[in-house]
Amino acid sequence: MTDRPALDVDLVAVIVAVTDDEPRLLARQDDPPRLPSGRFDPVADKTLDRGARRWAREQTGLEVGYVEQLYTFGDRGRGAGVPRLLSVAYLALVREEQPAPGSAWLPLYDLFPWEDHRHGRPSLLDGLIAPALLAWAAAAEAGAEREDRAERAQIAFGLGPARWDEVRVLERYELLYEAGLVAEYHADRGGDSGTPVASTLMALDHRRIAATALGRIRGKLGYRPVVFELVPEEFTLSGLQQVAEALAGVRLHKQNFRRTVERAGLVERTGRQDQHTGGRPAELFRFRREVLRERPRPGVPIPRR
Amino acid sequence: MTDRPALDVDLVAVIVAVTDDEPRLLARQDDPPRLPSGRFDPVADKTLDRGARRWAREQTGLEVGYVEQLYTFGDRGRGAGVPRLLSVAYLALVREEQPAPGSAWLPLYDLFPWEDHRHGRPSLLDGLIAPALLAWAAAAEAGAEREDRAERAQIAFGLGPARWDEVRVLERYELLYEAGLVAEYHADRGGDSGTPVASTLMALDHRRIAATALGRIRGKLGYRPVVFELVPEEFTLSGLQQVAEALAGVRLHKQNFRRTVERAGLVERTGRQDQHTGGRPAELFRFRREVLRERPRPGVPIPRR
DNA sequence: ATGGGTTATACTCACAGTGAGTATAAGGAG
DNA sequence: CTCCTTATACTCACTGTGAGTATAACCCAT
Repeated sequence: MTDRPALDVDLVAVIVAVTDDEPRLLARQDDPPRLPSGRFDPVADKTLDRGARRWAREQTGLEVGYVEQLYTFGDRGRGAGVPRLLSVAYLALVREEQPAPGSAWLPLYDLFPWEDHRHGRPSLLDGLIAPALLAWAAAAEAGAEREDRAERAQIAFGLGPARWDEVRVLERYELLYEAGLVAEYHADRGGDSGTPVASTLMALDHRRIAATALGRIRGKLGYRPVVFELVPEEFTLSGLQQVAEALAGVRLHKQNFRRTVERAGLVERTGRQDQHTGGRPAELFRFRREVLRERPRPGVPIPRR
Repeated sequence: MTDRPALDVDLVAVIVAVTDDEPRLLARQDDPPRLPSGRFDPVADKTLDRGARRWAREQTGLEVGYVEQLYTFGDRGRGAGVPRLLSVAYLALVREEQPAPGSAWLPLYDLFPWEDHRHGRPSLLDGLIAPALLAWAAAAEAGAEREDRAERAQIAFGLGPARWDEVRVLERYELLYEAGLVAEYHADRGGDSGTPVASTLMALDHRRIAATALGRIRGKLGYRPVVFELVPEEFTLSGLQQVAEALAGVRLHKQNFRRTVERAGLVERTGRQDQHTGGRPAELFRFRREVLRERPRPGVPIPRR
């Protein structure tokens, strides 16, 4: 066996579901909670995604369907130090079901409370985050660095002329980290929290990985039929919209949502109805697979203004 | 030192430039050519992208600016067998310059001749590829598999009701591979070529990695200002358009391209002119950085029909 | 200097998609 | 039967965009 550097590779699974209008991820109940993950086994696993599926199954009991590679994290300082840890993260979309003991569903917006704009712009954004970021920018010595910080904060958080772009989840999290506003920043340095934004913590850099996942989902929502991985086989248009809203973190115009989804040929009627709407019964629809052949970028409409 | 599995990790750089209306990548001149790459050094490299930069520099002499992680490849069968090889691929965009000896620029469309539609739909698509793919689909036993193959071929190559989607570069390459239409398929099996589509080969699965890169670039063109990494500091709108066309592999409507790029605030006038147009002199523009604050998804217009 | 070729740039027009709002339908609860 | 609720249909204004026409400014050959 040749000389091999001190390097471990593991696979991390971000398993996402939406139930009761709340996006959740599957976490192992440690303190703090961690994402399902384990050592990549080059002998057992023919492909990386199979390894991710295997760990998901072994640690949570769930058999995941849709899976895509997210990102490979390899910064120094992750994990224990030596050996160096490389993590290949995968995103899985499922319909929520009861996981094995030791795992539980964790509301995604507990990790990122500033990301949920369905009930208006969260007050902690303008109350706490924006001032803290501007202070952080001002704290840099005058010149390029200060300019750069201010610009990044504006773009990421939709301050000044910039608008909120729901896709920039990772950018926002990383900015908060750099500015010392999330607890991980202080934990990574062995100190205790300065003025962190209150939010649930995860082990290691698992919150960063979760941020990558949410950003990816939001990005794809508009041009890939990913929502349909998360809703039941048959669904009402309102139900579909609520899942889309939960993920995008934004409210959508109901009539326009219907119109666009129907006219795009994304769904087809089943003839059946859902009687439990609380008002007029809603027709049940299903995903219309043929749309894949008809449209180059089939997705649910998310306005970008 | 703990027991460590037989696993190597290397970094691969896809370095892309556009010169004379031709997108090219930087390849090491072996036979077949290979992408610049080397073992990830957990001690020397603080981050993965620094490792990619380091190998790019050492092997090609180029200092790369814009870099982004592409994908991590880990299928069994890559590399020599044991140890298993994991490759983290990075995309770099540069302005073309003379590389160190041993490296050379390789026209990207030599690898993917079916991807360049600037002079019309390449005849090998309908002449060779489409029939071969349909035959491959028909060769599956009747049922789900046959249906699935036919659908994938239609979507990837824009057959039947589907339209050509320039972004699906990887999907197309992988389909050709599966159908045994590229030389790698036969090389990987130790046989010689059946009826492969004529095109330049690369070592290992480096053509697959290059396909991933081209797809990524094409995808980002429309919503990130990536073209500006590839054009000079000052450029004419025609020059900008030609680079965009070269990458997208599609011709664009000149007047509309100008209008959209200008109105979006992507560029600003320099006042200077380029006299060597062969006709009326063209005004020189530069990238307008403020657009990042004004628009959520600034990019060059690529029509999707 | 003049006319034809070439590329750059300006402007017009039609139309589809979309944001926003109004109106109507069909259930349940009291 | 009335009111409340949710679902669904339709209208209207506006903007972005595909496509084409028109004009400007250079070169070259005559």
